[in-house]
Amino acid sequence: MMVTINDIAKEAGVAKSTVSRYLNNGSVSPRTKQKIDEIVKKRGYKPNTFARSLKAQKTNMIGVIIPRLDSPSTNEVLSGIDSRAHEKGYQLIITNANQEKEREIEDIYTLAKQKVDGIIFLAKEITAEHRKAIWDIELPFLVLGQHTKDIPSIVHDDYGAGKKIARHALELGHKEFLYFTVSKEDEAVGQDRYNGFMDEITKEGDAVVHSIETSFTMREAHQTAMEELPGTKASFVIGATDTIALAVMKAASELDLSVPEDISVAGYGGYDLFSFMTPALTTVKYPYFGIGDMAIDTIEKMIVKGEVPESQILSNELVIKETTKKN
Amino acid sequence: MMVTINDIAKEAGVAKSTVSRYLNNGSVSPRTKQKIDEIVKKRGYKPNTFARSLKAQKTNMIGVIIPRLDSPSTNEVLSGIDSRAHEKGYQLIITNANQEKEREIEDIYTLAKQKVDGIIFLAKEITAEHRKAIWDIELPFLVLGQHTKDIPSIVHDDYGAGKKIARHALELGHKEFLYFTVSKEDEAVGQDRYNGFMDEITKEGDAVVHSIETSFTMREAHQTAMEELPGTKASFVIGATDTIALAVMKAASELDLSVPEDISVAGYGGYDLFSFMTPALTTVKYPYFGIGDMAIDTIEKMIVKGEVPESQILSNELVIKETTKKN
DNA sequence: ACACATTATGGAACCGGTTCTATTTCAGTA
DNA sequence: TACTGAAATAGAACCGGTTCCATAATGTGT
Repeated sequence: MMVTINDIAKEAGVAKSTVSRYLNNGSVSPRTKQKIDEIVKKRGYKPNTFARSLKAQKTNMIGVIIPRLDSPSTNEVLSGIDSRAHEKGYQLIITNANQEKEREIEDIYTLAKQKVDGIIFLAKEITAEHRKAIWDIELPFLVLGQHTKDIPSIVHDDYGAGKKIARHALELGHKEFLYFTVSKEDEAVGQDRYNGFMDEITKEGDAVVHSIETSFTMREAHQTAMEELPGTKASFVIGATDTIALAVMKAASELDLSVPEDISVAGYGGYDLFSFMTPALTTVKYPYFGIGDMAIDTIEKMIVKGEVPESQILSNELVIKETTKKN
Repeated sequence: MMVTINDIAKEAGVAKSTVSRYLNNGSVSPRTKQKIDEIVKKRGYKPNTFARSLKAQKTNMIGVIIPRLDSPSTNEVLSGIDSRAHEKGYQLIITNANQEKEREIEDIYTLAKQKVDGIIFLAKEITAEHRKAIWDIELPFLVLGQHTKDIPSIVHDDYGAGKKIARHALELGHKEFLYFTVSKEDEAVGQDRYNGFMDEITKEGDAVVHSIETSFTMREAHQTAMEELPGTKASFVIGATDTIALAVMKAASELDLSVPEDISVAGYGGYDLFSFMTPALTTVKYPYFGIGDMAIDTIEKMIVKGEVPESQILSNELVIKETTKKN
């Protein structure tokens, strides 16, 4: 059935070690080389990556664990990871944990058994169980998006992003705010962004902030917004992600509030996918694609040099569009 | 370093074949079983999936080739594939061909060398080179989204979708149309949808359709729309995908055309992600998630039973929202 | 207690490659 | 022509498992 190195060797009348040498770069005489060449072409021989990896103890595969597939930020990061991985000759095994912690843990072990060379984890939260798994597998492991003590990570400047939005809002003269946040379990999104915002906003003595927790999904965020918007006196609404901000805008439209005339809206993310929406959303743009690139470069260093890099922080920028205006 | 079956066997004082039998389900006496049990737990032994697959000639991995990561439809399909694959104990290797034909071909071979059990291909186009690769690798291969002679596929009823939009537009009394299509190379999106639309629309003798080709990306579609919309007399615009329709809406807004008052807009897709946009887009909703489920079920049959299934067609439904109104 | 069927176990071969070592081949040099 | 060193090759061992086969240890019925 499948043609193996033995078949080639037999047909060429040489030892399989010679064929192996031919395949790699060892010394083979021009004559044998040519002979093997022909046979390999004729039979369409492709070495079995599995058998090869077994001996090499290296698969050239990088495992990526993502929390969900239907998120624009995840997709942009993934695109970045993918394009750089391809450049460098790594194959990606992407596993979707579907926002379930158990599956994340399970996936860490599965990827380890699969003998990936390293794992990149787009994290929501790092619990003690995560730490145990990461420790257990003894593999290069890189966390994206959440700062984690003792584990290499690449994070966004979420705190700074919060401050930027606050500053912008204050400059526009707003005094009362409605902040849709997410669970504090997600430190980056649920705490850092919020804290940055609050620390900056309270510099202005008379600012009032109402905050309410919702979820990452548009559906739930929309529902929360439908409940909260009617009673609010806030003139400026912040969504902890662009997706949430979008859900707020949808709700506003259904409630006959126009954005930004009646109410300003801002978010965090700056996804390409949403950049064509009307009206265009004021947001803090994160370098999602770039974080992917950096992730591959970093994990590669960990794999080949065994380096344990410091945690890296990426900056972001405020992008003022059409959903915010003077109060 | 990594603990192997030999280490366990030695420590337990048994042959490695016994440990192997213990791991699988062979007959092992209660006493040995318990002894091995302890040691496995203590040492945190995890069998090497690679070595296992080498003998078993089966990896429990399914390769998925996608054209791009930043597309809502791709992501919904992928979510469906992923959730079903997980249920059935398959691991996914997802490779992103980044819309390049060469990478698609390359990925087919790479996945084959990786010894995946089967490949699911989210296709844009199937060329002769694709066919050769698919033929070469001799693996269960399933095409999604494009009908292909002699290769098992699951496709959408794109022709029917086109007809549905046409019928809806006619019922609203529209006479003049602007259709943003894509390259004919993509048969499903570029031809079938369009043909369905045309066949239905021309039943009304006096309908006029202007069609123009653009690309799948929002950016390019937006630019095309900015060029085409100003001069048009059409009262109804169709985008070959929801993404294109969205770009059209963006352009309309920038040109001070209001939707649907000045112009109606419709698309194809019905992505969850866009369902919260304002105004909500009239579209044909495709069962993207379901196609993923079906894909795994089908490829599994191909893998375990060696069946070669017939091409399957999925139906879709018109969802009338806010972007279309009477003329 | 004895023949006979089961179950448990060890050893070896195998999966498809890579790599180490020993041997052969072939030049180049004295 | 004989000698030496480098290049080419064959053969065996190995990677970490599974599986087949033969043997050993149990258990059953009479």
